[in-house]
Amino acid sequence: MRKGEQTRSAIVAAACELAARAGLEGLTIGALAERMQMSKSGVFAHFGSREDLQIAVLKAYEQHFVEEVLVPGLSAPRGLLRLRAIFALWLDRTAVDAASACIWISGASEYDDRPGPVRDELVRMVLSWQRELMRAIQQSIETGELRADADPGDLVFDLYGVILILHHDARLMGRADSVTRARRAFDRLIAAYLVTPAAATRSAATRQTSPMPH
Amino acid sequence: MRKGEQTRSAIVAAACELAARAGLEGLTIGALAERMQMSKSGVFAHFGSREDLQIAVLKAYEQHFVEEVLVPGLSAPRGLLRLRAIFALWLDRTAVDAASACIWISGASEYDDRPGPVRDELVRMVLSWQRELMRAIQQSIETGELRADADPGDLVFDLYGVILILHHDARLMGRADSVTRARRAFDRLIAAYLVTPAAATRSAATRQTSPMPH
DNA sequence: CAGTAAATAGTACGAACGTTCGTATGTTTT
DNA sequence: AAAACATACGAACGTTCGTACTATTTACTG
Repeated sequence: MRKGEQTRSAIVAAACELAARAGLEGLTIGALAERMQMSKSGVFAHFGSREDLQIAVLKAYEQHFVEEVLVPGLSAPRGLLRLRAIFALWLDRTAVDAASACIWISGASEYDDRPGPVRDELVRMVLSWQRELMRAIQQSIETGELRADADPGDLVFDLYGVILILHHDARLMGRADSVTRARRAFDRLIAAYLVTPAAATRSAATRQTSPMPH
Repeated sequence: MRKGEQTRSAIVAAACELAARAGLEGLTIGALAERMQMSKSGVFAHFGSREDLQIAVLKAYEQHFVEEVLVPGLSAPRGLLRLRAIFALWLDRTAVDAASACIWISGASEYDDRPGPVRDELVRMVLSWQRELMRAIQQSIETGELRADADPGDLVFDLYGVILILHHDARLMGRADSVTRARRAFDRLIAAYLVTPAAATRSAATRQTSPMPH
């Protein structure tokens, strides 16, 4: 690997950390250069523009996200177990490093009124991730675990909402109990979509695991 | 009312609109001055600092929110009807003007890593609103409509999550169906917290409308 | 080891930022 | 009508922003 390439990826890594705290819009070349102990122009030379830098950060974030959430989640058996695994990993990633924000979430507010390549890339990634969730849900329907008449889009909507409020309450409100609330919220949601009517009522809040087929 | 006072409130009103599009951090005195057809210093003179301007915007937003959501919601009879009314009003306010963001939501991402008076004020407002929600939920438990063993904090968490994902999907993702998804999500949530076990299962997903007060 | 290309530093720019200042109008109050 | 105050302006402050050019150093290659 060329020298420049490894410097560039080091810059992107540092930029990810900065963007996690200040947001993609708050990410500044000057601050990035200072953190890298480089000159502004030295940093800048690795990207054609600030927008390219922001997109590079987004892509690096997506790669990490896929590696840490999707890939290990896919190693769980197809169906509800996999859906549970994926959500648990997603939740961990959102909550464990509550010290740094998810740039998909902060970016959603930053770019929902700002058209351009950065927004396009952000939308593409969120869309891609929501499609993965949708697939895991549909598979859980196919295995007979979730109700056949359930709307997968609705469940994606609900699950994403749980992550958003977790991120919100943990970071802005500084609530330590958000993680357990999010876990309970997930269990309630799944219970509402389960085929077995009994599981959807009484045991919803305290339920932890569920019987699996095959 | 003094001349200055009415100018000031006109400035704050314009600032609210700007902040709804660019965020509180994106709110700029220069842009505000241009929109008001005033000089930068003329605008600035009404506030001791930009921070004071941001806080003034936040307070104006809270006032509107209370007037449009909380107050009319409180006119519904105490209990589940009121909770439904409040959420419906909240949802309308979040979705109808999907052209402009909620600055509590965008501010959450902007200030969750930025301590200071603006963040303090924001946290105070969100806390205050969540307490109002909590109260409506507790009253719904007292009326015997929601289960006695339900955790009101959990339901506040869930409801706020629905609003966040509604805001997210409607604005960033441009999804027109977010409003109906949010309404269904609300009904599912309530169903899961209802005393009647039957309502919590079968009719949860397909439930469409609910009786509204007036 | 030399030569060339790549990588970083340096310098400068125009624009925008929040803020301060002195001053000139307008508007109340005396 | 006069004195006091409120309001707004225009200019300038020092910073920081992204970006463009040029120079210098470093790294790779024949």
